[in-house]
Amino acid sequence: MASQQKTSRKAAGTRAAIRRPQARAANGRANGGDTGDDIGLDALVGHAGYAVRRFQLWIFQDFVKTLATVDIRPTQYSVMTVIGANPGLSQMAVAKRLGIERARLVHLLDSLEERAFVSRIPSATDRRSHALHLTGRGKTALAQFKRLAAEHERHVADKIGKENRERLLQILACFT
Amino acid sequence: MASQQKTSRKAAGTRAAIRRPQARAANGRANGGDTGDDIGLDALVGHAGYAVRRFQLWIFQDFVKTLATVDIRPTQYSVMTVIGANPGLSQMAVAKRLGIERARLVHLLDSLEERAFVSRIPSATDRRSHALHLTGRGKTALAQFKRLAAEHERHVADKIGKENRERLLQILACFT
DNA sequence: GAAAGATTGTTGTTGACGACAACAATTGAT
DNA sequence: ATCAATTGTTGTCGTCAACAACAATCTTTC
Repeated sequence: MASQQKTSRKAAGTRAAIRRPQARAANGRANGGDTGDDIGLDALVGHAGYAVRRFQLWIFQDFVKTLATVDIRPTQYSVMTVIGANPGLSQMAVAKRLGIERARLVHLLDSLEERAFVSRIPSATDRRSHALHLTGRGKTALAQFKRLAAEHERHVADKIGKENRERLLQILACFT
Repeated sequence: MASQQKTSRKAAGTRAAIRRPQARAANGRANGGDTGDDIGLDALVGHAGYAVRRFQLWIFQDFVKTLATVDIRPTQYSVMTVIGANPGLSQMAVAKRLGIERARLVHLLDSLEERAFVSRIPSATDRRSHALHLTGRGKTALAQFKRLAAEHERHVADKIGKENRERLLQILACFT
């Protein structure tokens, strides 16, 4: 598997002096490759997926940073929010609503239950399923999380603009 | 670590019939937890991160599906696009431009080099770095990838609307 | 009412991905 | 000449999506 490539650095006995033809970007600007910035992307701009990926990365990092003091990640926050708004929901229902695998939700609930934010109560009507509830501690914690999340949301507004954020939410409303 | 919870299913000798108080959603609608759909999210709507996450998931899945015949993932496509538009770039420059770790780029380039799409040419000016180029095969392949990516982009436009897509790209232009 | 099929929670594996730490080779600065 | 910084590489760790299997349980069907 490309071993001759991977070990090229260490097995580089004779390093041929291949001329680099002073690569000129397709957008017409020269790029020495040193700064790493101001490099043309060409076809990459205009791809929604690329912009969304970069934005999602930024927004998640800010969320994690803003909620670092309470050690809550975006997925955990979404789970607690849905349970808080719809107590008694089953794990399947939460997973389907949030678009996460039920296998993944198991671990998420494990960690939230360890911290006594959520409790799995056996359902009376269906002995397979659990009715998910927030504990008292979970409710007060979620209230604080929401305040911090609102602060994070202000960071987003500061980054892309208040009205652009509103527009974004409106455009992507069909995915929530 | 919550072992009493994890093994509750199997070690459930006596299952207490705990009453589920017919959970009523905060939005006022009852939710049996069976459908899993039409569940209130409350505070979750209005969170940009959540909408963006769901959208990013959808868009990546469609990208992978649309480019399944050529077995190219979004990150691979972005790497080839940048190299194609800026031949001779170093790995550091590409990594910095795309916002991916240089450690990660190593594996990406390994796979692309195995398939003879990209070649690492030793730089003449800096014997530490590699000048990245598309091979002939890589160039023709990228042309096909771009056609498929354009088809994927049409899927996006069909999903959120042509003008909304334009607006989205404009809003998130600061992240590209 | 019993058998067959579907559902729910769980465990496990796989792979992509971001983050971080170390390292050798090399370059640049002092 | 010496020390710090850079580049590619290797490795580990944790998150996450996707998938497959399984036991317990519910639902359907005969």
